[in-house]
Amino acid sequence: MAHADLTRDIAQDGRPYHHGDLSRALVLAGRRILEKEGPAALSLRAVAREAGVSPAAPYHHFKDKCDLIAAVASEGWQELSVAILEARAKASDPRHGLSEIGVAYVCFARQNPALYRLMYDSACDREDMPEHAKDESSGYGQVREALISVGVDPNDHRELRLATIAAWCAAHGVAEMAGFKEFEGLKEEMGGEVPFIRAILDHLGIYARHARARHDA
Amino acid sequence: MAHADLTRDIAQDGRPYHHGDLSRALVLAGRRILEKEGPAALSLRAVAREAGVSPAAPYHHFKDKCDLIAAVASEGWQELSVAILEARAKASDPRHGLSEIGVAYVCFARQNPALYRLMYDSACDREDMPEHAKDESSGYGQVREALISVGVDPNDHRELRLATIAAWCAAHGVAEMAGFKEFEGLKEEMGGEVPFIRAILDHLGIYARHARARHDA
DNA sequence: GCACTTATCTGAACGGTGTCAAGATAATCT
DNA sequence: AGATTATCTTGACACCGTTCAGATAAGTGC
Repeated sequence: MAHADLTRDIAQDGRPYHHGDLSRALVLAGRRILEKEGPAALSLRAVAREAGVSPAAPYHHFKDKCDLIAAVASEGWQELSVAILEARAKASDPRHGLSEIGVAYVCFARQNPALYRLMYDSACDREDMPEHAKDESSGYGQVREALISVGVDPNDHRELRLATIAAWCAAHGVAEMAGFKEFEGLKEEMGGEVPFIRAILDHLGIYARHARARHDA
Repeated sequence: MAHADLTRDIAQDGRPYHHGDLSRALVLAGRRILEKEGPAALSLRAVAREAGVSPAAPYHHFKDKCDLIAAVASEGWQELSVAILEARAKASDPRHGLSEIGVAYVCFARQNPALYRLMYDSACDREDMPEHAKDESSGYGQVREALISVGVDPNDHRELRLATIAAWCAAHGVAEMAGFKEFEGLKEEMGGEVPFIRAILDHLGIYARHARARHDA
């Protein structure tokens, strides 16, 4: 029978008859396409093609195209929170924690612009923040902790919440706008993109403000 | 002949035989779809349908689908700069100009979320800011002026540029994040969305910083 | 007035997309 | 081994952006 040969050919590719873990393979393929061909090329069919599978196969693992890209985005959020964790750990003085988080956030977004866009899009429609927004190791939780260690009263819940949101807004704004080509001249003047990012974040001055409030007290 | 009747029917619709100003009609149709059906429904064909015209007709007025939505976006930018102008005029004390601009910016984005997204998207790929970024009446120019009237040295070009960009980043970040559903509870606590927006912008504290710097001097 | 050119619109077509239902195939369970 | 379940393929549908040949109207020179 024909399918026997086909089966063997597939097996020779190292790919089991039912492909093993297609779900994971699809997410990886999606990310590869995103990086190499841009967000416009990220179609369900293209992902299936990249994973070497028929266009209908993904529907056994994801409800939707949306569902698939949400999975890609989710991976992105996890990586981002790792990057933030590392950046914060690297800052010796905890008072620098906040700005280091900000720089790490923006740098991640700038290094994976298409992915970051996807992440934001997928977060828009959700009820809650990118799923891990609650626990301590999440980005949100880390910002909150950094704010506390910089002088925000942990018992003033509203203030803490507002400050955290504000910091997040600042990072998001810079992350998306830093890519504008019009800024390239200024970036060069300042010796690269990172100093530029740092300067902008510094202007937004969350760290400065709270450090001052603490100093005044 | 059949086409004679058709011509008359069309003329009875008040639509001239060659539709008069399709270019404008398409932009309006696009915006209507965007508001009523969301960005996913904004297809070239849908726009043509809404304007009562064949799917190929838009190609005589716009190079691309991109070109059409860029026109929609451009209208949005003009309206936004008008909104900013009004907000700034309304602020009696020029020292409040900056925060009023910020609130107006975010409110516009919140009232036209899909349009704002379109505007941002169309700005991403361009070399320069949304075309009118240079002249004084543009949003960028108005922010710069407001910064000067709040104490930034007009001769320190880099500082002025950085501060303007920072303000813009803050507004953009808040504009996009303010829509997250997770903030609804906090918004209600604070008596509506505008106080919430104001509080966040205040935390980003550009106005506060420069007002202080000026006060210290 | 009339021919001619030009701008504008239609119709049909192409390849690509998301999605689904029906059927084939492989893994799993009893 | 036989039945069940999970997984994948095939083929189809409607929609999309885009193009091209042809129809129609507007404008232009005589």
